[in-house]
Amino acid sequence: MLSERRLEVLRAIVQDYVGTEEPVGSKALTERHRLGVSPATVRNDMAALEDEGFIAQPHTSAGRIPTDKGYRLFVDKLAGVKPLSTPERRAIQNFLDGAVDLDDVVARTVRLLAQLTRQVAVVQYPSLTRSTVRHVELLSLAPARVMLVLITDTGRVEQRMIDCPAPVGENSLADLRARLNSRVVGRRFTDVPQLVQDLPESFEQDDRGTVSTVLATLLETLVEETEERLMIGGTANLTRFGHDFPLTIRPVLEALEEQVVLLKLLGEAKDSGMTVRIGHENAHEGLNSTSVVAVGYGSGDEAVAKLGVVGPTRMDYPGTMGAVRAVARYVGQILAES
Amino acid sequence: MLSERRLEVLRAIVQDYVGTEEPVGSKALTERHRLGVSPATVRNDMAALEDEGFIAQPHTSAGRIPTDKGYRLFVDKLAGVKPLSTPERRAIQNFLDGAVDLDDVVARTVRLLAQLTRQVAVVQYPSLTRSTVRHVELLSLAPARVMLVLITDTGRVEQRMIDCPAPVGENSLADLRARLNSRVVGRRFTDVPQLVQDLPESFEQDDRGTVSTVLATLLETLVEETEERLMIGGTANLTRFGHDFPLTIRPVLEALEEQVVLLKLLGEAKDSGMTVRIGHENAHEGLNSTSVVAVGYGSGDEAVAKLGVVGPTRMDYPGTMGAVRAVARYVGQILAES
DNA sequence: TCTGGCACTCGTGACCATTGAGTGCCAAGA
DNA sequence: TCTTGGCACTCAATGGTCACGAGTGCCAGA
Repeated sequence: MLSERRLEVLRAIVQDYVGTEEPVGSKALTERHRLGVSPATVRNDMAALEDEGFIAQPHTSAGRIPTDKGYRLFVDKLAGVKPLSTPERRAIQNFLDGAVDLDDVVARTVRLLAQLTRQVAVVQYPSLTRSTVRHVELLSLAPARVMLVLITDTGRVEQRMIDCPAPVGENSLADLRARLNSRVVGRRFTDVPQLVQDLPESFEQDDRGTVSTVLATLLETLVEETEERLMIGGTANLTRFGHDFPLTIRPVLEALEEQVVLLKLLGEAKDSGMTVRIGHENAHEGLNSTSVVAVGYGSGDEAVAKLGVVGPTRMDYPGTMGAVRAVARYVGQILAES
Repeated sequence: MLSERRLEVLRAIVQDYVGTEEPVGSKALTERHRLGVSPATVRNDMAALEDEGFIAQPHTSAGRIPTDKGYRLFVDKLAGVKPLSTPERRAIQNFLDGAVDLDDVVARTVRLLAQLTRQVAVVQYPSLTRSTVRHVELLSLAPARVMLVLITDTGRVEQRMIDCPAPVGENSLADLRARLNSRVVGRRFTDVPQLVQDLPESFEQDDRGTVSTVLATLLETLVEETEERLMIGGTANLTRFGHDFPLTIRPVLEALEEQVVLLKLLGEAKDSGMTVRIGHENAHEGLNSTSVVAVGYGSGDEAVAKLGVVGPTRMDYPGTMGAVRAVARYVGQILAES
């Protein structure tokens, strides 16, 4: 086990490196931190830390920089979560309170997160699978054309156009609408397939075709939209990534464009509590030089979706974690109110 | 007026520079193009072109690169629109045909454009102001809570939650829905305010409060959502921008994050025909080193929105214009079918 | 176990010479 | 009047040398 002081040295290295973006040497360390020992001693400690793989030198005779493993130790043992200041909290709340609909909430959240952390923000829309049905609407737009509108308790709305095999009377449609709603309102989307399974049988022979078509589209929508949607922002912050970044930034931008990759990324985060994935801990190759801080958010105790930020491994972990957690909390409140 | 050959020289310079990204000299020009004259002659022509401001030297004793004015002349007089190959056209159509709803159409279009042009793609959602009303739906979610759903002929759907001053009966709601629809269906969104103006008066005293509230929200939605939505993609292509791009890419990414800026950008494009804005022709400062190629698209003759790409001024104009135009055409077809 | 000292490494930046692509200009030829 | 070859000139880029200095590892003594 590493001695108390060596941990302190690691903490100092991480803090300095995050601040200056330059490898930090023994002398500079003793000057900027009150370690109470001489540079030579720090050098010995650094050698030990390097042996254990927590720090590394870019080249011989340069200072040390933390490795992924070093950041991991820092996050797990040495860093707290830095709470936001009261003005910051107030600003968050004011900003989010102005939202008019779910799209707006998500859009504002992304902006907010990006601004607070000065990194790339990713916010997932509330998931269908974890939401409950507030209402299912069927609109007759043309004799054989029906629009299906799904509304969740989190305010999300999905719609699909349905071409029916035969013209549908307004009465049949109202009937179907009523029966459908009586079965599914308030239930979870994941349960819907079972709940409507035997619905066609209870209709007249004439209407069964239409009912089946509508239900088929409904179930299809559930499957398709289970691939969650998300929104990202703050990509301009990537330019603060590092000096060499033509090479660094490219794969990151590419990864960010692939919703699939991002969704997997958020999916890997724990359902409760904050998840920090550092550098190579991220499965996706393009994100090997980035860290991801993610957390679930929801209107109640349970998370309905996740949000987080993507930034360089060299990031201010305590501050970022504080911002992410605070934003998630306020978004949850907003959703609960709507 | 510039002689025929000088224009030819300009064309050659633009083509070479777009290809190589390096200043092009007189000798290289005569080697790669059959101009039929010697380098010395080309040098004279170049001097003339430089006097007129069409080309410039980055430093003395380097080759020439086109100026914004040079590109402008190239686009206006020298370049055609390069049509896509048949396989390319087929690929576009196949890709777009798979879309399930409007969001999907827009998302696919963005991907497609970005891929074809290898630049940043921007696609505007069909505008409310130029669309007509397909249907207005009112859903009672709780006694005093109504959801308003707006559906356009282009498949766009907007929804708003309304808190009514008093509980609303299902009958009153149906009545309002029917009267509202009979007035506005098939009409342009811009005409809606006038069309519903006197609607409250035709209701019983009891219901007027509710009716007014609903109408107020409806009109509000029209105003808010007139700020069009859009989607962008292909930002990873920015990395191919140039060698020096830390400085170049930054303001571009920032501009792309501001929907307002992008909307203004597209708004400046002509309603019909293709618009090319080169470098400093763009009002927004961050986009001074980029060119924008935009075109309107729509289901009929009239454009309901615009789409385009943003790339370096040094871009393949004929190819880009061809791709943009072709994609716009196919998207129009898809919208017309839905 | 800590500390001061010392030799060593190596990236960085300054300085300089060389190279070569590209230019402008001019005088001769078509 | 336009074109062309020749020629001197400019200047970015390349590469080599050198001194500097931040940083290291190791060792002997407290």
